[in-house]
Amino acid sequence: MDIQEVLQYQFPYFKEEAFRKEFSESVQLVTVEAGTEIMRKGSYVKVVPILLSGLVKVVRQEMDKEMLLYYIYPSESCIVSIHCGMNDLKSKVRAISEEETTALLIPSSKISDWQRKYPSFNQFILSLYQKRFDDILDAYNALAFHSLDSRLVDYLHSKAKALQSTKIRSTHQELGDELGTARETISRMLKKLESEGKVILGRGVIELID
Amino acid sequence: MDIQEVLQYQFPYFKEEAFRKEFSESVQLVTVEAGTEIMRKGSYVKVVPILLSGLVKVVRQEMDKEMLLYYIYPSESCIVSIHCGMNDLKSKVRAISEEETTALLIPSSKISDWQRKYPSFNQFILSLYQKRFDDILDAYNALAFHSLDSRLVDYLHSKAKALQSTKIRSTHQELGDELGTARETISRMLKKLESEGKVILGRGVIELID
DNA sequence: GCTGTTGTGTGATCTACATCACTGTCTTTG
DNA sequence: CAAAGACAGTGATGTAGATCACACAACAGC
Repeated sequence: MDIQEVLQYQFPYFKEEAFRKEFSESVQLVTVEAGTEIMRKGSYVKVVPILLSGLVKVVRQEMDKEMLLYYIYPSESCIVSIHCGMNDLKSKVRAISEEETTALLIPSSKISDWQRKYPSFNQFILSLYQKRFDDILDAYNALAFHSLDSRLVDYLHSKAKALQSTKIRSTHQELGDELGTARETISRMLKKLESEGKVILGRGVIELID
Repeated sequence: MDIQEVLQYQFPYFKEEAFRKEFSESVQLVTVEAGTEIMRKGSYVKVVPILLSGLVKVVRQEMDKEMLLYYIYPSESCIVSIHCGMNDLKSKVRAISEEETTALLIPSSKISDWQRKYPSFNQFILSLYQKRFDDILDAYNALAFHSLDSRLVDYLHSKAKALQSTKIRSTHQELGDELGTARETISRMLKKLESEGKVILGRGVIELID
């Protein structure tokens, strides 16, 4: 897979010739394995990734606790890194690849420039803000209004959808971390879900029923 | 106060002549009293306000409970209404004026058009998204990691700052609503803060000490 | 097969808040 | 001024979830 193909198939709406040229010359293609830390909290952002394949999760962390904000899917980028790159800010979040992930890396110095020069890139950024804005509003809502049981069920369903599989490979500890709760609590809730016939539990695996 | 003056003093960076002209012809100036509902949850957005004076609070609501998201200050706009206006979505939030408020109303049909045509307006929208993104991330953080006591103290301080006064006119009920908790809980916490010498309580008034 | 390590199940206890129930006090209005 | 609301204080009790303290099952490496 080379950058020309990527542009052609994943970003046909990046249509300014000059932009396509500049873009191809400035970005680089990288692949990282599952579990790689892509962005650290508190670090300055030098490159902005655009995902081509794989899955990245973005979490907010404070003290030793961390909570899921949203996932980045292919053809999306991390708005937080754009945000920080454009304003020369430290990242407030952490991002980790969940699977083997390939991405285009854009030097963050280019972002502001391109955003002003190329309408299609400007729209790309704007639509990212809009999408993430919704995501975070939803995350806020879940925290504010929903109990842990329903958040767990929602989480499992959205993860199943993200992975395109009803079998979710996560330990109770990991689920607890992402939902900001204790491992024991997750274990108890999953047991309850199992007794209600909504999941089947295995060591390190949770299978969703219908 | 007329629209030309507003443009000149509050939005000097809206510098395209054609835009200033179109802007002046399309917007209207309104004043609403304190306590007016500016946006209802679930309604379509026909106009986007830009605040000139006053204060508007934006809350997320679900069932009969509602929780504060952020405040809109003069020269800012409500990104949610822009967001909904641009994408023809129903509002997910409610907005209420806290004080007498004057605002410019932009027909939401113009937003996308102007955003594409006029770079300065495009930057205005982008910077709004960025600011609100931070606000909501902070709100999320507070919910996720901070206990109610500290959220109450934070809330009082930020409200004092917003009102430029250490005397906050709110009932315990109102505080409870904004923080998503019960009136009694607020009363108890405020009593504790009073005994620690951090506030002085009156009927309908809370005065912050230093 | 034994042994340490990682993941899970479960009871006991603790804490922050919610909810209910009631009292008292200030403020507004007829 | 009396009555009715609106606002505030406080005790009793309920509940979700956190924290602690284990026991035990599955698996990895030797």
